[in-house]
Amino acid sequence: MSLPHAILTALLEKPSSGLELTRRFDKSIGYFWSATHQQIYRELGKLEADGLIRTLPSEQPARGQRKSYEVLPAGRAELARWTAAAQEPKPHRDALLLRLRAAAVVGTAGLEADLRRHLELHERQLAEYRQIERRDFPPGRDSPEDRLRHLVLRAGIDLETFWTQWLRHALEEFPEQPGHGTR
Amino acid sequence: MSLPHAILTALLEKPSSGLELTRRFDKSIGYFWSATHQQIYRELGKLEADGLIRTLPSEQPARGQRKSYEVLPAGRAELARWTAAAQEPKPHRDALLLRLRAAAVVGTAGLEADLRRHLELHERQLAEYRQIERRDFPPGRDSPEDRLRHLVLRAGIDLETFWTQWLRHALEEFPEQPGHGTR
DNA sequence: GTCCACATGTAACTGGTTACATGATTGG
DNA sequence: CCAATCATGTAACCAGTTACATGTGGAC
Repeated sequence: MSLPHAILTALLEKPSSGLELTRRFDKSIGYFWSATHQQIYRELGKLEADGLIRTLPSEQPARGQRKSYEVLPAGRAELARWTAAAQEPKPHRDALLLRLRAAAVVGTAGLEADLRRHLELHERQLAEYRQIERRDFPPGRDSPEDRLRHLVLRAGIDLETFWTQWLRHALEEFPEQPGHGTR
Repeated sequence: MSLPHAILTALLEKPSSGLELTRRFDKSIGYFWSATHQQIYRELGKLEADGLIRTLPSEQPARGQRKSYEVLPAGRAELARWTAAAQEPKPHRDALLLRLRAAAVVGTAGLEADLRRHLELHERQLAEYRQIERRDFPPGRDSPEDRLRHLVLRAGIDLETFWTQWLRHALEEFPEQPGHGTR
């Protein structure tokens, strides 16, 4: 039950069309709640039917024609309600940890290459986060809203930092392969 | 496509019935790949149909009657294949970070209590992990398999450590509420 | 006028969740 | 024999994924 609220948040930050939302989900909000354009269009339809958002009056609604939405008061109220409501944390699912556990039983053959690849992906993501931090949160002048958003970004940075360190540590468990290069 | 492999790993560690698996998924493997008993029974059926596992010959198969499974060579081979295969990391989804982001728009009213609750849950999980570490991985004598399993547990410990620290940091953003007590 | 990028949408499928049903075994 | 518990299973549903379909407008 989180995708509609992710969309409401994005629309409150700036009224948008479905495709614009899709693009914005590829950054920013999508870093911790990703969604494809199919999901977004489906959800926009539901939100409109529920009276939480509406198309901007100036737009003509037609297929293939751009259609922008804005949040109605009922939508903002629902988002505030959801934000404050107690929620159980979802159980984690991490395939990489599972694979390490499986490797303890069937052996580590072939695993190292993919660990290195994951390390690289996390390093790239970390670099991207740090760049966003430099760009959007220069030191010394955060508004209260910016401080919350910065906090969220810090979570992303710290998580990626953890993964890069953990993967480097994990790779030390692997015997050096002659001919494979060991960075 | 990970649940069947989680089950294969668990069954290789020890042949079990559906309910035993369910219980073991509440600890150990379930910490990073949770599953309910309905999922597990469904998946056991599929794995058996695919010839990756079989019921222990000594068991009589009947409803309400306990039925234990063991992994067949084809199952072990499939697990080894999957472990070594390259896999894309799944996009993250974290409702708590989303809520913080929403709070930047609609305000933080009511959020603090649930953050404290989450902090407590993570602290409890961290304590549990540390206890498992003391119990299962006493310093100085890890076999190669144990070192991999220990590595996985360390990931859990470090992740919970991150979350407790981050949540404490996040709570500093909230104004002190008279009458609510500030720990 | 044709092709391509933009934009919105439908349909089928998969994996996970929730609620419920049924049989076997054991303690009182 | 009855209730509680153990154990296996069915069914309906929901969220997310993948593949595909359709319409619009501008570049050439």
